Amino acid sequence: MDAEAIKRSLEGSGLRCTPQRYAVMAFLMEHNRHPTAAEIFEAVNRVDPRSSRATTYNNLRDLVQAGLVREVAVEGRAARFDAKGMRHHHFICDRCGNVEDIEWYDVPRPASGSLDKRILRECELIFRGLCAKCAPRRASRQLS
Amino acid sequence: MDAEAIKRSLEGSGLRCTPQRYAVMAFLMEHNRHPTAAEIFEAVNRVDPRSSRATTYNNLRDLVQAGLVREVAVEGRAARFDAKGMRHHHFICDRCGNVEDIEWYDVPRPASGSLDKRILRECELIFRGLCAKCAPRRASRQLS
DNA sequence: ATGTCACATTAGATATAGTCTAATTTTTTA
DNA sequence: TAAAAAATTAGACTATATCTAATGTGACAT
Repeated sequence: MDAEAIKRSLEGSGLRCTPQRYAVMAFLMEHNRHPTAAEIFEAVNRVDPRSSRATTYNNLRDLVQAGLVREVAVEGRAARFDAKGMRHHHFICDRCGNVEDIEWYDVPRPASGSLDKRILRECELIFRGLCAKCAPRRASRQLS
Repeated sequence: MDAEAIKRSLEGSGLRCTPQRYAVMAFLMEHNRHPTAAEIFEAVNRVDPRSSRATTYNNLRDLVQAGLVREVAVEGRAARFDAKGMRHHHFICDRCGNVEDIEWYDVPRPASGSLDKRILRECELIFRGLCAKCAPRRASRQLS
């Protein structure tokens, strides 16, 4: 992992590279499994220096605002986060709620008339269904 | 509002048409403003018969499972619901969190290779930016 | 008609996810 | 080095949603 690159991307977005903030960003760049805030909190606290829960949430908010991290809301479950590396779409499993990346492809914008007076910032494509782990066992209760 | 049609669509999905469930469905069909569960709870309790909070949530879950209602998760805010009438996409306002319908148009599916072993049920296009109310006043703090 | 059973509803307790507060620590700037 | 600004912290707090166990309701077989 390129520590300098992470530092530069934080500072390029106007964020100080504190140990706690760095740890969150580094964890998200190393893992593309779309962890929840609680998972990130736990993960960064397995290594020093320690980070409080509030700081983890603060830093996630800062990173999302800076455009370095994406937050994915999942119905009935905790939000998930991923570093915005390569562009991609998301697949959300109906059964286990896991979020997975889908190779990016271009999406047609809506007709400008239907956007009316709204200002469009981005558009996001979300696929739903059963992930590879859940697909073969439709009837089971498994949640991981 | 066609009460019989609502009754038929509930029963066609294997759901009994109870007064509370009917009230939730009717409210969603009459209002396309994507209310939260709390708003629906309050609305259906402005008319008799009364419905408890748990029942409102239960019925929303049942309606979503039956495919009659869609739940839209919004980051950092309560989930929103709408009756699946005509197909449409969604626009979510960055500032106020309101969800609005965008005229539907067809979206290209991912290459089957990138879906791998997943089973695709639906794909959903979400636009983000500023709604017509929030767009002109970027700097203000307004939340409605 | 009546008993039975599955389904639905209820109030309130509980769980989960995330935010806020006020004090402290760290970093930057003067 | 002093002062100001930014970040972190523990834990209280809020919002959202689910669960529990008791009660009510409607369907239907007898």
